[in-house]
Amino acid sequence: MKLIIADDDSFVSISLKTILESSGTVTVLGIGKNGEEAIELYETYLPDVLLMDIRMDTMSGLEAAEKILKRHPDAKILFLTTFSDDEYIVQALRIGAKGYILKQDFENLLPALTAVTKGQSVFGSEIVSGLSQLIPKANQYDYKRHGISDKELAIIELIAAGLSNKEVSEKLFLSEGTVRNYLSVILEKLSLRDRTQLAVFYYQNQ
Amino acid sequence: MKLIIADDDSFVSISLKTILESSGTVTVLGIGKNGEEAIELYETYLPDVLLMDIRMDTMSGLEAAEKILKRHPDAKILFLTTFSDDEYIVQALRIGAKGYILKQDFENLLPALTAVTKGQSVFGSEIVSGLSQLIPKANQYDYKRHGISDKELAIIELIAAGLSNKEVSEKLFLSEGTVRNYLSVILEKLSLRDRTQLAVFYYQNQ
DNA sequence: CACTTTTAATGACAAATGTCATTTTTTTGT
DNA sequence: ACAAAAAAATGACATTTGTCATTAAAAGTG
Repeated sequence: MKLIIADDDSFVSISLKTILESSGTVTVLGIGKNGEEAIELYETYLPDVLLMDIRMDTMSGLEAAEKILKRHPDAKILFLTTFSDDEYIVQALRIGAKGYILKQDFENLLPALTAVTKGQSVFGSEIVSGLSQLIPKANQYDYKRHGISDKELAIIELIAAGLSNKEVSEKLFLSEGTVRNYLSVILEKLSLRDRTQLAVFYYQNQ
Repeated sequence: MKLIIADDDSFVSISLKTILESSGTVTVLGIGKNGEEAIELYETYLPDVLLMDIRMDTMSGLEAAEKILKRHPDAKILFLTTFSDDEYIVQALRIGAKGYILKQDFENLLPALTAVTKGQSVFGSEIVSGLSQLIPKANQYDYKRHGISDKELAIIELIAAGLSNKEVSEKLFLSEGTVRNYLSVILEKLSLRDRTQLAVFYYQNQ
């Protein structure tokens, strides 16, 4: 398995090289200290996997990964990071990175690398649990099952579009007072306090 | 590495057992045909990894996984599935599964299993690319580029969480009047009419 | 038909909201 | 230290909002 390592801390790179090569199945073809070097090394050696730090001087790992994947969409890039940073994880996923592993986990790096060469994606467990929280609940709130009528739902949708009571009443051919009464009942049913909380609820459960 | 396999298609289970055991590093301790059997086998053998189909008769893999993880929070459960199904992936992640791999990838299963025993999570690449699309883009709207200050943004976020002016003022150690003034300016800047429209704007541009 | 339920409307009220002009306080630059 | 600028507060005001008790009309049910 041929590797390139890129990390601005050369102690990390060297340690990784030593550990990984001691297994006998890995060859580290090159070591870079920033994004530019990573790109250059990748182009030169076309390794099986590029092991790269996210944060580096001059050019970040993310930028480098983006550029490499543009020219080599099948590139297998595995990010190494000191602690899990939500922002970066998501960006890394979007770009098309094959993994995101904490540096502390270096003892477990080898199986991860193997899995990546086989076309799979590997993440530290802590990272995945954080990730799942970022995904909005796919299960839409079932208003009908919670005693919300069709008319009430219509009002909810208009309020969640930002309309005032007056505007809702005009849209639905009701009096403003009636709309207020409806809203009052809706808020009671959903245990909310005001129309803004209703809008928030609507979008958070969408 | 000790395994339990659970799949309602026994042809699949047997094939997997054969393939995996031929490597010499894996022992399949038991084969189940549904969720109940998977739970029972897990409790009996406490395997390193439970390899399980998502869809099974009587009790689904998800249900079984949830029950097992309740009693064994460190259980390593890897889901096998025929096609990537967004709903299930997210649920599986939330529950705490360690992976989600397509059955077609059976040749690549072994490194995945190894990585999982080392405490990592493994996903088929197709699955991850689908997953990243489920995550909403963080702050698509760049408030700062539209003349919204840090303090204003803080207020926007609290209002978008459903807080009243009073509550916002307490959170930010400002007077209620000041919060009102800030809000008034924010609404002007974003051409909105009231706090509800602000919340709507916030979520629609998230 | 008489009845109940549902749906819609009123009016009264307190509270929250949004706007504005103005003042006070704090921060900043020189 | 001083003036200018920015941040925070005040007070007054009209409007909107949410709650509640009550009434009126319509629709459904026996």
